[in-house]
Amino acid sequence: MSDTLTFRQQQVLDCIRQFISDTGMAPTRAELAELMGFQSKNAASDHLRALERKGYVRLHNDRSRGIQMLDAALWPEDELPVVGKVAAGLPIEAIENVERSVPVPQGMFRQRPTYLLRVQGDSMKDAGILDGDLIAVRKSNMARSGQIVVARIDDDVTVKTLKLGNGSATLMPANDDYAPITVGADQLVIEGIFVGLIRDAV
Amino acid sequence: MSDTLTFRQQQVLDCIRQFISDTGMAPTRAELAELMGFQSKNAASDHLRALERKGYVRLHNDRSRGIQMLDAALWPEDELPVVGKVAAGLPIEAIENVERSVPVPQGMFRQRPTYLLRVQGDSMKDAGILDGDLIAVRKSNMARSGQIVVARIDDDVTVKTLKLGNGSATLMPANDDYAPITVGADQLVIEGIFVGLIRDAV
DNA sequence: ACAGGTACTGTCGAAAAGAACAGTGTCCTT
DNA sequence: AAGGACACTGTTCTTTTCGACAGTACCTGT
Repeated sequence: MSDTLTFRQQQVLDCIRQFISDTGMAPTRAELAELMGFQSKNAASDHLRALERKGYVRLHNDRSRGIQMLDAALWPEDELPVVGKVAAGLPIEAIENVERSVPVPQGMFRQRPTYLLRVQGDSMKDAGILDGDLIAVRKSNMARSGQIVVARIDDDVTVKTLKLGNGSATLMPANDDYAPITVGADQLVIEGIFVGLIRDAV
Repeated sequence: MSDTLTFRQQQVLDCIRQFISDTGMAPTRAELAELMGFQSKNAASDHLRALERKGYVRLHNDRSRGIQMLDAALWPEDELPVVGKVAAGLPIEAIENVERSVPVPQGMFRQRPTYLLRVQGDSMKDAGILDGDLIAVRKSNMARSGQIVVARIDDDVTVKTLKLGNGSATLMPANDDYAPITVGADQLVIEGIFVGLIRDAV
């Protein structure tokens, strides 16, 4: 499945998707030709056969408007690993840490996350990040002051708001019961940046 | 929209939904008749006209398979409507309220949500629900005490924790700046139950 | 040079599908 | 008892739609 499409084929596929979204039905050969600017409906027919051969659509024989979009043509999904308890000494995304994986559609978050991390503890509760939440993290080793980051200090992975001073970095919790942690900027390893959150209420 | 359907009309509507879900296209009059066990395709035609009159489907004239599902009922399996500002007097999922739609994979939340609602205000911030968050809501007109619900009071839609007393209901905010609202249990319309949350950090 | 894929135009007949008309019977309300 | 909505059967006619055939042109790899 999912051979690569030519430019024209991709346009045709987008056109079909748009048509279905607007009208609730698939276009006929003639309508597709009209939309794409073809003079002949057979051009549309040829494209459809190509799309079928490559596994993007299914054509129902002798059925009018029998163009069925298949998964490959629908929302391309990324399976992202869910990282649970992070074992000391291992990279955060090491297989040992992966709890399971969850399909996360592209476009759900404006910044594409690299992995999901299960939050432990309520040190960020005032920022709306609760114990057990999944946070979407984009892997990055740099961050700007004010961003919520996933950071590692001495093999401990924490989620905090980053404040950068001159030569030092402070990890600010969002909970009065916790104290800020200040370390030299060189002792801090940024693992990623918080780009979104998923909570599953029971 | 949404006149009440007769039993038979409801069956026809479900049948169409099923067919579209299976084949990606709407049934013809003949196919619908066959599925429903009608001897005549005109029976199907009549039902379709009734469904159109009541606002459940749109029939595209002289187009084969030109049955377009209108109700929020037909959002593709994993694509959920995002409800933004709710207009007074309209059902919460009315098309007028839909901002856009977002693909939400099955299994992302343990309870399958019906729609997503964009949160306005921070009255639930201590429950980790912030202004601008998308909450996943399962449509339901009943809820248990202690659940976070989407409720409607006098055309206002709010998200609060529900506390049920004897004969009365209290909507508890999770923010000290807001006061609980107590109403008679009969004045309260439960729209749905909070089943999850999606936040897109920028 | 030539085969093979892609990207079209143009035409035609046959099958699929919609629409309209003419009925029948059952409920329910007035 | 009469009228109207509902739920069908059965038929005919017209339009829509598909699919197949015939042909042109432009690339690309061999």
